[in-house]
Amino acid sequence: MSRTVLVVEDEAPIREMLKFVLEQSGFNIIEAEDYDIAQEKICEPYPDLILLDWMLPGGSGVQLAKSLKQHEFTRDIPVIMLTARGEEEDKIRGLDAGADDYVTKPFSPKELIARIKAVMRRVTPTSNEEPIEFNGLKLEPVSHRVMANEEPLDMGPTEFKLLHFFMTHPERVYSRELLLDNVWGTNVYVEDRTVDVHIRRLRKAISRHGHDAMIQTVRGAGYRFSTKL
Amino acid sequence: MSRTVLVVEDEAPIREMLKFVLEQSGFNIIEAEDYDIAQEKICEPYPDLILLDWMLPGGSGVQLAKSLKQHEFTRDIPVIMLTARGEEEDKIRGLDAGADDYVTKPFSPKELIARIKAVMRRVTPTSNEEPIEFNGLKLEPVSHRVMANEEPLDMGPTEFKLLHFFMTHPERVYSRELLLDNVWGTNVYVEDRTVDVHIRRLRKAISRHGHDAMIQTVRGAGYRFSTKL
DNA sequence: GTGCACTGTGACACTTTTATTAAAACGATT
DNA sequence: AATCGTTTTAATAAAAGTGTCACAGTGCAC
Repeated sequence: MSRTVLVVEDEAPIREMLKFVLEQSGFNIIEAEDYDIAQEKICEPYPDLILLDWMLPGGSGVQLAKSLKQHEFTRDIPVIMLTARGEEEDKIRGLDAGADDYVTKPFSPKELIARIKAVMRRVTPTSNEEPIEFNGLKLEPVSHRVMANEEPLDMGPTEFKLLHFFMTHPERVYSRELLLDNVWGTNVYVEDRTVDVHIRRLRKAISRHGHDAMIQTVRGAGYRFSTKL
Repeated sequence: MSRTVLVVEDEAPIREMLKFVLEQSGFNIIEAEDYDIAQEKICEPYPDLILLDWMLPGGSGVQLAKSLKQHEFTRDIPVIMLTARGEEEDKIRGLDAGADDYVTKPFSPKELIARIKAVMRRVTPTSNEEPIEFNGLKLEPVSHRVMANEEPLDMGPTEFKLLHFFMTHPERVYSRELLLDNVWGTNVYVEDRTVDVHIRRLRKAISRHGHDAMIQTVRGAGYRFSTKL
């Protein structure tokens, strides 16, 4: 899950430094020197977070922050403001303008990363976390656990994801490739047949009460999760 | 559920004003003019939040804030600092001293109330005072104690908070980052792996009667407190 | 029934993640 | 400043999970 951060900062060296630090931590970076460029670049790759310098030529950071919070499509992108020490007033105005957090320059890379992650966590809350159950096989996303008739089962992360996918997409055949895309993630290079092995492991893991019968092989097509025999 | 706020402010008119504003919003108010009186009054009705003026005769506000954060029983009470405009440096020191937020005088009543509520929201989930028990492992928030089958256990403060968090949020996986957010606090920047060490110490501390089995590793996801094996 | 193409399985070399330990850093106390 | 208890970091060991392969089964078409 690679996240994209838009860095809006006029001073090239600082921008470079930010880019380095953030990429080091696995973020994708889009850069913008000023208000206008930021406006342009914001639309297309749609960043997960914006790092915004308070001091910008051609339109202040606050101005940008405000305009972001106005538009529907950008309203929900979290913003972290970069302010120089001593511009305390600005911080307050920045927060008023809709910034989610601020970091004082000079900052430690560690703090920056931590704040970015914290803000992202706050903003990206719940996907579908409801437990799913079929024939006594229950998967609880919240506790990250699978139970067969109330009895907890043990399986690896990949098997869990695989089962999760199957249970959320039952009664439908998926080719090995499709499974790789959906469970492993796109652009992952693994052998098709690897799926077989994980299917095997998953079946083994849920076999105690015979739930492995729901993981069905469809010869020549792939696999299917189905409650019907 | 009426919340109590301790107002520590030396200037009577401002204190009156604060009292008025806060009571208007449904809070209970305890007043204190200075450091010493605050120290006295803090114990008994146990406020839900402290509103603390930076400028106090007989001991500065920061001093009080620090001493509050030192003592176990008052450590978890959130503090909002009141600072005069222009004391920018103080704000920073105030936050360092452990204040949860600050408000600049003069402030709008609306802003003050909003910040108080925000801070309380952040902090509240932790403040359940009922003892919790799972499988003979009992945690008593009030006495700040953990017992395994009536036998008191020994652990450090962080382990206690960690266990407290786990026991109030059982059957749920938490990533290291989430644990740091919830147990250490939002603006603390430590390595993810630090959690491992505390998990280890916590497990060790509660292992005498095998309760460590409830602290479960969920590979690739984090840790979970669960009564099920 | 035979052969062919597809799937199942166990083993293994390799990665990634977690546990454990020891040492450094920190903070409060004296 | 020295000390004690705790937290954090860093280093290393241990464990768990992964992807591939070779070969064993299976089912299907003929």
